Amino acid sequence: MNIGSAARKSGLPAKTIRYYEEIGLLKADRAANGYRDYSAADVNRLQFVHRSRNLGFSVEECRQLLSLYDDKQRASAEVKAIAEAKLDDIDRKLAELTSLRSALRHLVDHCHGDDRPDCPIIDGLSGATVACETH
Amino acid sequence: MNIGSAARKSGLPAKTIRYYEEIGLLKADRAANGYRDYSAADVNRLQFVHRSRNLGFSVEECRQLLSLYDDKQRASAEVKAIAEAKLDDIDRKLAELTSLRSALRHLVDHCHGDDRPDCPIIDGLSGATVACETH
DNA sequence: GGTTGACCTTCCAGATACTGGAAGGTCTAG
DNA sequence: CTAGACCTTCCAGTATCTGGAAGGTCAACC
Repeated sequence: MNIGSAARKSGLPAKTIRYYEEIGLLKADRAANGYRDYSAADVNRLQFVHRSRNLGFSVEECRQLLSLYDDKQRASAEVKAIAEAKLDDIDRKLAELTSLRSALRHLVDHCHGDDRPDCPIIDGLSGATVACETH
Repeated sequence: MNIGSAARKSGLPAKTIRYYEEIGLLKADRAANGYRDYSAADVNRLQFVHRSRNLGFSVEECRQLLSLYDDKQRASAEVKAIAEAKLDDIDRKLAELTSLRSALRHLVDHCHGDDRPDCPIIDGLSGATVACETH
């Protein structure tokens, strides 16, 4: 399929897909007319990169994650180590996102429309947990 | 406190803190000697920005999130709407991160050291859920 | 067959978000 | 009063896109 379809299916702009090719993140086949040609597997890879980037992984980290995808038949300790490290990253991100969520939720539910000049709960936005007893 | 301490406590490089000041994300007081002077509340804001950026929010989004922090005594429907929208963003990110995690976990646990040329589970890396029955 | 409009191509410039380094001022300890 | 660790500004470079120009390709319709 052409780059436009791949863009629609992966959610990435065509521009970005070309850029990823330019930096060697993923190459595409070319049709006889010179158009890039994407398989369903390519679209999967693009979707994967899209969500990984959205979740705060760098392009280099995406390259490592894609290597899991590509080197899957190679029982490589190195590749497995990368995967384990990424799992740890993800767990850390999950914990932070959860705490950010609860802080923001708390703010919306309890700290709004209040005209006191300071709300100690809001200070919890920056920390891992929301301190509540001073509110 | 000086920028170095604020950097250590917030986890952001001093360079980045200066950059955030330059783009007006958060201003700092100045001591008599011209050094930037950060309060504990400033450090909270910096930590907050740090984690938000790590989780894939843009600087502009961080600016909105910080406005919740700053306009907290203003019972503004607009600010509340931003908070609700950010909560939705966070929920979406949580769901994606969870599915990415389970896909990667599955890959590490089941698809490795396998020398078959293709592993359908890995294709699930790009989707919201991991299809398992074809493996 | 010709034209139109939606595709595609490359290339180059600009935007966003840092990041590193130089040149130099300030502070604290010995 | 000197050494080393801070701090300052400024300017240049990097990473990751993003927009636009100039032009080729394709499918459909007259």
